[in-house]
Amino acid sequence: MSAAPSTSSSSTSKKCFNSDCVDFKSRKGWRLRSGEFAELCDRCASAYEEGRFCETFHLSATGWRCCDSCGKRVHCGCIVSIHAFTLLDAGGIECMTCARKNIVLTSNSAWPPSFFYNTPLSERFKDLSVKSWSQLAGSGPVPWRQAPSLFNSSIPHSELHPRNLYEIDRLNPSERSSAPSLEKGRVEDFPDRLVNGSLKLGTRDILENGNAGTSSEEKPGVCLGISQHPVLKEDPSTPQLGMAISFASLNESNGQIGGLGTPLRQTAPPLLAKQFHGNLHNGVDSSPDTQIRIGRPRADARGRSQLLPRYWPRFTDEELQQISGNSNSVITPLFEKMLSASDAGRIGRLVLPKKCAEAYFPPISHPEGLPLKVQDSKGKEWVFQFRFWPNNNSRMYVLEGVTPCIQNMRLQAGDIVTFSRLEPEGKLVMGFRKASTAPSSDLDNDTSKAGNGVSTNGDVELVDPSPWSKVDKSGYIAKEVLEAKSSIKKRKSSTLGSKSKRLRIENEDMIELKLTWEEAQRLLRPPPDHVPSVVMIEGFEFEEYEDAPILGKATIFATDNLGQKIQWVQCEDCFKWRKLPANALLPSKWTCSSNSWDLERSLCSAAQELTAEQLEDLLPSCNLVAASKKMKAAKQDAENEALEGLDTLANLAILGENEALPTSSQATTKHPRHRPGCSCIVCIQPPSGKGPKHKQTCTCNVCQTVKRRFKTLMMKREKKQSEKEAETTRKKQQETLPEKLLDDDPSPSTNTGSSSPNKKKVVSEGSDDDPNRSKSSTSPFKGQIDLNIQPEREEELSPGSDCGSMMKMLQDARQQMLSSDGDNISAGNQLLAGHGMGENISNGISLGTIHQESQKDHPSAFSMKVSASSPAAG
DNA sequence: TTACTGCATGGGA
DNA sequence: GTCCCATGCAGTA
Repeated sequence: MSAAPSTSSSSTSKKCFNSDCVDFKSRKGWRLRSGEFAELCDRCASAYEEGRFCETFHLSATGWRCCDSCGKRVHCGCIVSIHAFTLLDAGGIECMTCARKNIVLTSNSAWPPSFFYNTPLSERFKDLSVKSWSQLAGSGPVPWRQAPSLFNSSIPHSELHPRNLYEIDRLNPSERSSAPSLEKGRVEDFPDRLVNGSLKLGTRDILENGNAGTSSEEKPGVCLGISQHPVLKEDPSTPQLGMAISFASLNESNGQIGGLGTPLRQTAPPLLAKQFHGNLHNGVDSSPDTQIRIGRPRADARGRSQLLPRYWPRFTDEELQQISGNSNSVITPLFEKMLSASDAGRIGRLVLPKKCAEAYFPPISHPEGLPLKVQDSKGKEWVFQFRFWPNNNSRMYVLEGVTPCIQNMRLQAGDIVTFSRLEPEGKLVMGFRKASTAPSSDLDNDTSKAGNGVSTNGDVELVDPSPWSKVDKSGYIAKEVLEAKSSIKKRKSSTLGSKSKRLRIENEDMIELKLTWEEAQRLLRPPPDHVPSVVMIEGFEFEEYEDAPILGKATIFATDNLGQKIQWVQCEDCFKWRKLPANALLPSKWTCSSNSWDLERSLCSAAQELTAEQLEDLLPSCNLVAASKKMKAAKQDAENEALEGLDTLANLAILGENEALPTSSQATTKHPRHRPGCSCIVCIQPPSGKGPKHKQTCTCNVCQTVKRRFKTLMMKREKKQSEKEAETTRKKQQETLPEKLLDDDPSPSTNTGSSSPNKKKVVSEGSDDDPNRSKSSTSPFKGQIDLNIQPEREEELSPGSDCGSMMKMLQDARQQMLSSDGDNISAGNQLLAGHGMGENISNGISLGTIHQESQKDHPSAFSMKVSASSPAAG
């Protein structure tokens, strides 16, 4: 207090900022409210760095108190020493040394975060002199750093020191000088302060209680520090950002210290040897759901996420320990990112999420950026070039020169790099998480949730909240505590974000796993006599069973003429359907010989009790038929991609039965290949196989989306195909006129109707007697309709694969199969199932099977399919 | 020819 | 419609 002369004079004077000193300034000390640093002489700077500044210059000042633990005198009345102590819940203070010790000993991860964040802050505020506060809050814009820091019990003393705070400061002084220190500090540290629970809440509390001039203009949204960075960058004269955040917090929290409404607890340990700043912000989040969030970065304050969830740091205990080593360093998880192919490639450029880069990395005003020193988890230091490219009036941040590091870590696409900061060193630490290290179950979960970015993470959090929910609840976790828990916690690898679709699709393991998961879902049954509880998730009902589901044979549940519940099961060998009691639990592979309920039909030679019509009626209400069909199909074609074609058929069938669809082409979304997490009609079926069914007349969002999607797909396909056909025809006319004359095609019509002569040609090609042909690997769709058709692949489609012809062909196929024997009935019913419930048909029907079986007699029925798989037809 | 650099593109959120 | 970002690609060394 007394040591600091006016801020304005410090910037111009050559004298040490310390008014009690007459030496010339040469080094930087604490950050001033202006955002600049107090420039000190060597002696004062050393004293400051060593924590002796107050002892040296403030001995006669007020505010000296004794540590309640060790009795050491601590100055509590100036900004210089603000991080040298912490306020105790029961009153009194503790020096940071004792605070660290005690927090380690007493930390209780079960404590809600507010216990940690708020109490000491409010008390600290009370402990602050009115003068100090009024100076801060009442003197206009409060620098982002100083004001919050006043109430931050968790920030080590040395953090104020720029050299320790940020490696970048010394890495590139020119960069620093090019931008106001305030800007740099703001950008770099602002998120810390912003989300650091103690900071924010404390400030908020102070502001409110202290009438510190809350600005009505400062809406909550203004508080999103990270996003503000670019703006501020261009307007360094707005240093009140830090306060804006605080004010925003104040507004939102309605002044309650415990944002969660948790009563203050007077036992809050103020500091831990290891802190998870990434979670600290949760402690001040007034939203009720804050505590279940996991690993959110500080920058993502108060639920208005600025960082996408896929960038939220999700460190495991092991990772944190690995990063911190044996030191007592405080780890501040910043963000993480899954390496893309580009990132991991030889090009050596790691694309940084923009908001992460702007939040946690130094501000750069020039594309060249600056070198950034990063330490890996082994302690090895790397220097990357942190820069950006102008991109659409925005920026694209990259770390260049990461190849050696990535190679050193043996990282590849799909692995995750993590960025954190070590306090008080201020070092950026780059860790990694190998994708392959994730347990398969985790992967399963992850993949199953990875449909889209945000929800994905949220889902994952719910799946296994234990590690991080505890972190969140405590806000701080002692290293020892973490070690104790490490044996039972294995953090899930970060989910494959929505931006990693390519990566995910290319990852064969993941796909394989996904399919396994899907298959398992289809075979899951509720435990007998268990009534599910139905939960609504995003408008869809899901059944939950307390007991583990049963993995069994796919059957069709129905009610017989007597009103008794029965189930139909298909024999593995003969594919005939047998009626069994509803409560019969069947092995995954069931044959007639296992039919102990109906001995007359315990042989495959026995006639099927179910007629084709009956089966047709049954199938729409069944979601497991496809599984059995798939088993059958698996005997002939083991290609997993069959599922995708099934989905297509499902949608196709749905559409075919809904002729009253709107004709307008509506916006649609490419089908995401039924990645886990997909909410499409195929994927939302409850594992039990029961639950809501999507009738063909269903108008739910999912069904409509499916229909729209298909319609749009078909329209696009038709359009493109027409264009292609027209072009092809033109070329043929011009180049191969004689050949053209030999063709049956009477006209180069662009009409792609089912009567297209081209289609006939295709049919003749596709009706090859060779059954293997239908599943030829040369076929892009493997004899299936691919709902996920990509525009660039559409040209591979047959000219006859337009919507109308497809409908007709499907209907033909349906009729054909219905009139066929058991096998084809099965297949046909699979198809029919889709009319009423697309997800059913998707569950394992083998188009390859249908194809080859049905083509023998009715090749036309599948001409579309063939054409779709015959590039030569184009 | 290869590697690097910087920007453009386009899919997806 | 905007923004992000993974990746493509042309220009350059």
